Amino acid sequence: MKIHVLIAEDEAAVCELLRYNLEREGYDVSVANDGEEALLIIEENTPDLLLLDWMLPAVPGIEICRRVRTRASTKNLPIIMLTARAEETDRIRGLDTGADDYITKPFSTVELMARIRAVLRRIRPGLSDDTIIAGDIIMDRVAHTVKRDGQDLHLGPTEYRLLDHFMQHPGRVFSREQLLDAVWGTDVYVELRTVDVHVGRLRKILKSVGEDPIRTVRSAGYALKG
Amino acid sequence: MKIHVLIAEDEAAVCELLRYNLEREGYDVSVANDGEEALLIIEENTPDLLLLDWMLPAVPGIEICRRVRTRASTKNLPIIMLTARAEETDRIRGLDTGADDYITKPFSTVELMARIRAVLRRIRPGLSDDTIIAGDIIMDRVAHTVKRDGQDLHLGPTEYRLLDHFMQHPGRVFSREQLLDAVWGTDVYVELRTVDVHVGRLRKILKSVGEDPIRTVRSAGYALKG
DNA sequence: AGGGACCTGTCACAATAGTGTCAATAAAAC
DNA sequence: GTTTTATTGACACTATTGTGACAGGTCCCT
Repeated sequence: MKIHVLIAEDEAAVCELLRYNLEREGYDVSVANDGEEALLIIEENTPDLLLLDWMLPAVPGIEICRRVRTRASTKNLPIIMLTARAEETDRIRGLDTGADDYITKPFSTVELMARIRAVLRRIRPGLSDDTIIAGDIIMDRVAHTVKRDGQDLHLGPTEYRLLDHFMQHPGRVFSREQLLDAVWGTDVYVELRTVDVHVGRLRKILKSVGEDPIRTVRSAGYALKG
Repeated sequence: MKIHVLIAEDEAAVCELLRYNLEREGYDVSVANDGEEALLIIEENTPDLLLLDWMLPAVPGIEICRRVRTRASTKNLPIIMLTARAEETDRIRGLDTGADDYITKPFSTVELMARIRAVLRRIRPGLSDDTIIAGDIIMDRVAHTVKRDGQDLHLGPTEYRLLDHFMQHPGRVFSREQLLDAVWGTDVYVELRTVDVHVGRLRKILKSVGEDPIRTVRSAGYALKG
């Protein structure tokens, strides 16, 4: 899944410049032309990074910054402020309001890209580590949630671990023995057939939203469809 | 406990200036005059923040940065680079090496202090946020007051800290052990199940106004609904 | 010092959610 | 069509979590 960057900026020329460069580096880009629009987008489809103009129609940048920081759900959303004014008091106010970084217009795109990388690196040190995605299934290992097609699914502990294991090695076939070792632990004694039952339960939950994503390999085991 | 800042800088004048300003803002300050000393101090008494000169005798700043990032124990130690060179390529190299922020000499102490606050705010959330909002729950950390749907709620001290911790990391699941460490402190011995009781008490109060905002994750712990 | 109002940590028991097995049934292989 | 292998629903059982009661504690007020 691509990293989603929201540009909140009213000058069309700057927007286009940013969009061009960001998309070239593989980011997913949204644009808001004024403060209200920005807040709306943040609420609906929270980006991974916010490039925020200080002077923004409708709601000024600094106010957006404040509001974003107050809400628990966006508290850690990284913000880079853009501004035409290079005055120090602005910089300080921006930083103290909760911006993570600051850059003054006109800016070098190379430097901005470096700053974006730096900010993203420290905010999400291991994006791939705590969120696994396989097809339309998203597993958040920090929040312990599983979503499919945007819908929250409720798995029991064993089903959760089972799916986790499958998602770590998508496409790979595991024998019942292997699954017992990996999901139940090496020192537990349970029937081999118990695996079938749990795969069945997992399937049932997963199928409540879409197609069956698990493949049965006769006389070998199971695998997540790669 | 005061926040511990290590200054790794060889110019005595700069050191003194920094020390003076930092101590005035209530930080605990150590100074290293060269790279080796800096590494030693980091090893022995890991600071909460590192102010690192780019040009440092014995071991250059960039090398220290690299080493700090390599060690698991200091991987997340925030680093602010200080440099005399304002060239863009240096800035970019510094940021890409893993520094969290960057400031060029001569710098304004006011701005540096703001950057320090910004960096620390990211690492230790809630140092300066006076209000947090999660859904319809509003927590005023200055007045120590919690409102839900406009209604004042009365929480005991433990419930307050518990909710505070949940709101700092919305959606994230915490084990009972983690909650004990974070809310009760690492050196207290209380039963794990005591957490359940307090979560229960917190829930009861919160539910007096609306839906239960806490999620029980069987065999894992609890989380605030993100 | 005494009395209350409040908080705390524990326990025991109740309420749930999740687990493993089995047997009947279905599906695939030969 | 027979044999092998997988799916599924039922069910007893286990593990985990929720909760009311209670016995101190602490702090404040008188």
